[in-house]
Amino acid sequence: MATLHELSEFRRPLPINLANRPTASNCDDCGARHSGLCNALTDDELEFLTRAAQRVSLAPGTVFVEEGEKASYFYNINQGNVRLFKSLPDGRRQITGFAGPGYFLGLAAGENNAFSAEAMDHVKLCRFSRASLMAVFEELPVLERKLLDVAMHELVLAQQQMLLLGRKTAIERIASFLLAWAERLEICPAGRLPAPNAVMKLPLSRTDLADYLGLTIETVSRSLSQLKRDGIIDIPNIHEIILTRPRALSEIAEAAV
Amino acid sequence: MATLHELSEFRRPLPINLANRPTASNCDDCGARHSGLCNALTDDELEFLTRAAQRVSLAPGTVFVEEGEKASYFYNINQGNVRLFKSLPDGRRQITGFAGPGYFLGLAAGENNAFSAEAMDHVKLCRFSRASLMAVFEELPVLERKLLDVAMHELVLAQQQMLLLGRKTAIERIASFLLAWAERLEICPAGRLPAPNAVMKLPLSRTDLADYLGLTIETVSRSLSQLKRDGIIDIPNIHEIILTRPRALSEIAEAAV
DNA sequence: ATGCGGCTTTGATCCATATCAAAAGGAAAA
DNA sequence: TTTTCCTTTTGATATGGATCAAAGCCGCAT
Repeated sequence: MATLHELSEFRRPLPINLANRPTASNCDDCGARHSGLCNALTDDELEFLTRAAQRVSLAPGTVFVEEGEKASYFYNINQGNVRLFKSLPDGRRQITGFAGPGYFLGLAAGENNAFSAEAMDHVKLCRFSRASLMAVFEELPVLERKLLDVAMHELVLAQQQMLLLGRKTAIERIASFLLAWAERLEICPAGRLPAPNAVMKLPLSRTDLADYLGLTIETVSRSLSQLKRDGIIDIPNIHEIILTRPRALSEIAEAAV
Repeated sequence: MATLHELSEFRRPLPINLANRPTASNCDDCGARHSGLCNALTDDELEFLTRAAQRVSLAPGTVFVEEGEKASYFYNINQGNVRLFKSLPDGRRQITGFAGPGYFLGLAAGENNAFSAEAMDHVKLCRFSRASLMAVFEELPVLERKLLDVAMHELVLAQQQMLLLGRKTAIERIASFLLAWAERLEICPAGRLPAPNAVMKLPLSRTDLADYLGLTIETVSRSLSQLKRDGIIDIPNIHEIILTRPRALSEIAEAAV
């Protein structure tokens, strides 16, 4: 069974916020007061939801959702990062997204999963059987609304990514990605630019980056090098980027005329 | 105000079907008994929903959803076809989907619309203000479930498209598209192949096709010509395709090894 | 019928990115 | 420290699809 702490956040960056529960109690696990879904629920409701979840711990590299398999579960990530992807028989891979702590996952599925999911590092998550979560909806309609919000936000991101994959050049893809990643890390509010010289962790291999952006690792590397040469970013080490001139980055990303 | 007929179908091809209303009355407009959402509702509920919708008629070429504008409405298409797309300032365009009769539209939006929508021919649709539809949820939770199903199905399609745009070759994109279009036209059930020599209407310009598949019109034309040369399809006229050998098409689309 | 204009196809060439190859880090083991 | 192995960067070359150009096709108005 899962704890309040583990359920506390159903994906932070949502387009529509639910009202906070005014007198939320502090978390049994960590003492903090959690934002997100839980604050919209009563204690009884929370208890109800908690019973529907199993806690799971995954080693790095574990593929815990398999494309094409029967879609049996939803997941809420508490710790670690997950790669979502689709593959072709000859090994080509398209990463469709990355999910970190607070992300809710499993919506892109009908009868069967449309994607695979793999732990990038040590991952802890809450697992809900689809049937039990659907049953919970009867008691907690607010949860269904929350899921709809999550799905709608996913759709916005998916359409952005289609524009990127279908119509942007390599350097535009890299620039777009860096800015989107900054938003994701909450280095800046959605739709705003980060401050000049903002520092950003980027815990992805070049291979992941390439498979997410529809490029090869060589092109990713070359594009990053070019942005560095042009003084728009700096790369102190492989997993860190300094956004020296975010404005310039944004002009490239949006193909400003 | 909209009629039962106009509301009768909230997008046909759904991954999860709602139970039919056993004793659905026939449609006031057309006399037929409609499948889809309406059959899951009582007459009172239907009446309630009907009041929340305005009927709208659009001339070909009308852009009735503008990317970046405040997202105020959802739409349910009754007649005609719609292009959904995103653009870059220099005119590059990525079509993210096509919506025909029965399609529900407007989910890919947070505060603002993530896409634009344009009537491809004469379109009739029902328009719901977001606020009023949200209000309807209180009375008709089944509607919210339905919308979640629609959104989940959209996500499945979006991920398929990301794989196509990020990792498939031109000819694979064309082959994938033709099979997906056949499913959409219900020439074959989802996940199955059409019968050999199935005939298919394709009411899209090469430009639309190119902007949907992330290619140029020349490449679209060349790829279609090649499939024709190889005896896999036939093209009796611009807006009609014969799927001579669907199995071969599928092997190309899925990059079978 | 004839001619015009827009779409589509086909051909020739170019170029952005992939592919192939090798050198340069950088972390962990010996 | 040195070696090994793996990832990343950089360089050289190839190529799939874009771009540029022209010819075909077809509907429509005259």
